[in-house]
Amino acid sequence: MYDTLRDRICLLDYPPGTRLSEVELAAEFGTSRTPLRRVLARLEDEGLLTSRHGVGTIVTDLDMEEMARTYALREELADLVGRLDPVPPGAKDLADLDTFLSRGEALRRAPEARTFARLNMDFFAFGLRFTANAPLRDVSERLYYRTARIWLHRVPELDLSEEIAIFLSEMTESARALRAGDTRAAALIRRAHISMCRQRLLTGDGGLCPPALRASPQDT
Amino acid sequence: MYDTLRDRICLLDYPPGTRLSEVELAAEFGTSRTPLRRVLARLEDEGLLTSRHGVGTIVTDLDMEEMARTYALREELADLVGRLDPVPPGAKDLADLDTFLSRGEALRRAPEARTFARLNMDFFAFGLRFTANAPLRDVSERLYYRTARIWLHRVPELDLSEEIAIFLSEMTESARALRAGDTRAAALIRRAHISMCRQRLLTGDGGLCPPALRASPQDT
DNA sequence: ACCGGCAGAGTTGTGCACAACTTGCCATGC
DNA sequence: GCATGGCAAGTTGTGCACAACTCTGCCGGT
Repeated sequence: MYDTLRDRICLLDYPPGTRLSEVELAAEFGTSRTPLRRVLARLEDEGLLTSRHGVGTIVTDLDMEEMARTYALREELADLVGRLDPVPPGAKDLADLDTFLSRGEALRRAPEARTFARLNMDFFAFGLRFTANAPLRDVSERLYYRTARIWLHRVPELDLSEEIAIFLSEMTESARALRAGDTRAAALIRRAHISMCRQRLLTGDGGLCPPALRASPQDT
Repeated sequence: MYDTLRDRICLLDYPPGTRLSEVELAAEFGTSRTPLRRVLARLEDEGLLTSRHGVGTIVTDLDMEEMARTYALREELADLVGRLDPVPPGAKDLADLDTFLSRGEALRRAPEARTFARLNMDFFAFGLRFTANAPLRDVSERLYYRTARIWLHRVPELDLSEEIAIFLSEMTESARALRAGDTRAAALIRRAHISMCRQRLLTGDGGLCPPALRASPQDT
């Protein structure tokens, strides 16, 4: 239930500003408002929702300044994943890596924003396997989902195929590092990509500029 | 309500293993179980409580392995406070600094574990003023309260006056750095003290060794 | 003497009804 | 025409009763 709602928010099924009805959601999940409200409260703590008495529970909109700071922090945390309590990849991890690469390849052939977002989320969770530091994992995940929406939000202004290509390249490089057992290198690769992602997504106007003026194909 | 309960847990008014009664607490706060349960749920998310159906809501005990990892992470976060979105100290900050120092001096003259713990908590919050990075502040605070109990828990085995002296020294050094406008240095000082604190609190037996065998005065 | 089971007390989890509150609309007066 | 007051619908917040569950202690059987 928590995961479902979080995904819906992060995949923009509920765009920022959407008003969620507690009774409707409770009915949908076949439960009463009470357990649902606990979930909503948690999502509120995580900064994805805000409820106001007498008004409704509303999906928060993306504060670009806050996003920039969150990205800066995520970048450092990605680094720490490689430095704090590293866990070398096991056989299952390497196998899963192949699955990720083939999912990425399929995505390249049939680009689709939502599928991309899902793959990105899964690959993020994958990357957290390589630290045994549970608090670090928790914090990283929390901050990831806080920023996850921004990508889908800006995708109309971006070149989807190029974004996918960049992501594929990140996965390929990560795979190389992990196959060599170098989790530190994998973390640095991720850090680099978070940094670049911040550059692409947050620089300039904060998304208010019309798509036509941004990221024309020949820029690359 | 949340702050009250969190403080009670962190100040060991509710030692690890204590079973909290929802109805009693609700009565004490003059409310019903419903709003109280939201608070308890949050404390559970933060890792200070765990509720089990039919059993009770129980204060978590201190997992030394997890504490060590949290300390490692806190150390890095303290560093980041100095590097991410630093805010130079203002006049009010410098004034508050004097208050902290005099509180510390009073504590040195009349050592008392609980007062020390309170001062420590307040000074921690003070240190977070010097970054404008809200997510970093949130995360740091969250992790701080997750580890805050350990100090009071081990205080019987430690030399209270010495701990206070060390803390006074930390505050004095921080004050020097902040008066010079060097928030980065202040952050490094804090980082150093978190590291030393980890050494003192977590090395060895995890608190199972009788006090007499530890920290004899002539060791220093 | 020991063991299994059963009942009761006590706890958290859930459902539901109502209170508190906001917002938009409409009628009314100017 | 416009401002204004109030009403109604809809929302979240709260209180309460009951369901679901766990543990303890007792009792009967073996």
